[in-house]
Amino acid sequence: METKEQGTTESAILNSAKAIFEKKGMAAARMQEIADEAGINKSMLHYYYRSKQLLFEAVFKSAFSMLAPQLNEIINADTSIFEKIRNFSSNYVAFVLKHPYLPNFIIQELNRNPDFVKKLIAEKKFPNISKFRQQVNEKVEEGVIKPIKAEQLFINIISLNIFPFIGAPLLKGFINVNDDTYKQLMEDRKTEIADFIINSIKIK
Amino acid sequence: METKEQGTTESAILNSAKAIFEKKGMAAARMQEIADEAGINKSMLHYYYRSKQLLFEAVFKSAFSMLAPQLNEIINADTSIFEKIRNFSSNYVAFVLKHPYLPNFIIQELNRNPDFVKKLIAEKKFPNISKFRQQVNEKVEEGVIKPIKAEQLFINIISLNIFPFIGAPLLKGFINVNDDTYKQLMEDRKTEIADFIINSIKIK
DNA sequence: AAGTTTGTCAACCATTTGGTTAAACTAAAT
DNA sequence: ATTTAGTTTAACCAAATGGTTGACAAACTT
Repeated sequence: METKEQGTTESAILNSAKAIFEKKGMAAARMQEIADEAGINKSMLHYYYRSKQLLFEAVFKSAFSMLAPQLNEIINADTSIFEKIRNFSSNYVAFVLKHPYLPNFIIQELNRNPDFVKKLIAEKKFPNISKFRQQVNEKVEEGVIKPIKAEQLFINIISLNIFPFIGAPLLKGFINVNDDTYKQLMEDRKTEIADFIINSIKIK
Repeated sequence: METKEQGTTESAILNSAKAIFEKKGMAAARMQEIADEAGINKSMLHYYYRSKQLLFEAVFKSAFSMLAPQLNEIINADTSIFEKIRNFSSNYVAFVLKHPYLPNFIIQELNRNPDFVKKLIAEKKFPNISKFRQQVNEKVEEGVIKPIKAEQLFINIISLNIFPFIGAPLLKGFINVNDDTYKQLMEDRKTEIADFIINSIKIK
């Protein structure tokens, strides 16, 4: 046997599966296509992952656990609210620019299969916002930021960060720009988003 | 023959197809399931729409043309910027609360098949934001709103309106609320979104 | 060296799926 | 009453798809 160099085949499968699943989604992905992409026989997929479903779940969990840490940052970091928003927006946008299919993939499959959410929560993969909520309420009372529900602020932050990637085809159509120009808009958003949010909530 | 009463069967097919396609997406949708939902034989689908692809396109176009008018409102209405934002957010959220699967469906299929965008643009189904852009630039110069690129403002408006629906499963998990509570959050957003945006850009 | 375990592949299988066909049925038009 | 055109169905079909099997090879174990 190939002396388990570092699990070449198994990781090759996972990488190919990631690429295909993220681009096409669970339903449209084909096992043969994943095998081809990995340059191996279709049987190997089943040898290492038993079924399409299990292979998919491996991919999904791996993808999700790339995003979770990012989200934890805004929730549980030990910095001011404004700093959190700045850091998160800058980091998140940079991250997704490198993994453009990730957010759409996760959102999509979560919509397709709501039970996944319960599973992930059960596995404690899900951060929750109670700490963030507390911090927001505090700052509202202190008169540092305008009155806003922590939930709404959280939704706004996430929306402004994630949607421009998921809705890229639509937005490109509306504002009528090519891929490069759109990418530049995303680069600008690394700071643009935080400015926009802070402008809205900060009391001068 | 049925004197084309109002195309009972044909419209039943379209409705069922809408339901199934919007819930599952093109790839996961099954012709048999659509037929079952419509309470008819599978052959009828092909009789009226020839193929899955054509049936899908009929559904997609119908869905998209329900959204386009809403978007035109913010772009081409003859009102102040602030009013546009208020109207759009209130109308759009109300609309999507009635059609919860629509945005996800459209975004999804647009990502899966970017050529659709070109097709839609060619068919002039796509509004473009040149008028909105002009209005924003004007108001920035007049000192009514803070300096911001029209494109970024547009992206922000759309993101804040659409994402909370597309990302509902994820957001529900993060903020840890049940469906009813989340729906109430969405209701609140009818005014919350506009306030948030206007707070950010308005010069007092 | 013999035997065991692990990895790989080509061929195969059962099921699902989109799509077709030909016949039966319906109701208006002649 | 018969024709005619649209509508509906059951039975089929070919292709695609996820998954299995058995042979075989390449280490590792003893």
